[in-house]
Amino acid sequence: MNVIEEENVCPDCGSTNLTIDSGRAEISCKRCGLVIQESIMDRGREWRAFDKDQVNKRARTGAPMKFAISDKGLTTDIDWKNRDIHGNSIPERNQSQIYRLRKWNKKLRISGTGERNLALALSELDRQSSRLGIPRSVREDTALIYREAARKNIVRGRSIEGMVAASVYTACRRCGVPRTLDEVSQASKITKKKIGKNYRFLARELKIKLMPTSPADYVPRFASKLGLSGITEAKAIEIIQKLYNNGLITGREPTGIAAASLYVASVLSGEKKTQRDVAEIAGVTEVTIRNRYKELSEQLDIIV
DNA sequence: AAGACGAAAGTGGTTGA
DNA sequence: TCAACAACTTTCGTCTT
Repeated sequence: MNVIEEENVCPDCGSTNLTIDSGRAEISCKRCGLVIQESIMDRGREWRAFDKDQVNKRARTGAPMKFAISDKGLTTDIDWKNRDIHGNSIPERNQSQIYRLRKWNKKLRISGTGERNLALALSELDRQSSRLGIPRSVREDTALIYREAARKNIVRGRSIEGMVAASVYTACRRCGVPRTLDEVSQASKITKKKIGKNYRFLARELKIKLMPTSPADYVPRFASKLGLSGITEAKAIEIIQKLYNNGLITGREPTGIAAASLYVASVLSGEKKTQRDVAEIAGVTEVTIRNRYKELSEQLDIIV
């Protein structure tokens, strides 16, 4: 991997804690999950000119095998790299993409409802994950889940959008960067109920076992949206850890706990945010924050 | 005026018979 | 299948800064 590492700063949250994933060819922010640069391997295209013997070899075609492309990225000539990094994908482009995939499929005589379904699903996945700001690695995981579901023939009879949404939700949780049902619902226009149902179905059929989401997993994302410092973030996680030790986690909504911890942490560190701001970002009400906060201060004798 | 607080009634999901 | 239940939301009035 011949990548020049520049001093990068995440444009979203300002964190310098970036991670390079050479296997998946992306640079993303460890803090908020924003993908700063995709397909970094493709920048090495000058290698080919350097070594002309290898130009025609598949091994030198550059891009890693991707599950999020319907033929795994090995044969298509569709230019994915021109897509807006923020996913403001242009409908016409998507349509032509599907059209071209179909054409290919016909040509290669591998056409079938399965492939077409997959092509539709993957463009839907692209749309949804762009809106949610999901790192490419998690998109790949989503695609993996969806493929598995398709392979087991459990997609039939369910809406593609619904299954994609459930796959997104599942992948995010599995990768430790959970999105709430609310957020996925907003990005997909599928009701929470349906996503939840599909998720349970997926988990059962694909034997995906997931622990309940930890409030701490939500903290980095919420903190960055609120513009809180890493110190506050760490403080919030510390509080959550204490709550765990006191058994105050079970039965509560993780987002509520994350919100209350962040609120308290913000007050303690002098970067105070209002309950309303925190509540809005976390997708809970102020009342919930107050309730958690009350329990929290009683049990942990944190005086604010 | 804005934020914090808390009471009371309503809502949707889980649980156990 | 249904009722009880806990967590959470909505709404609203009051207090504090």
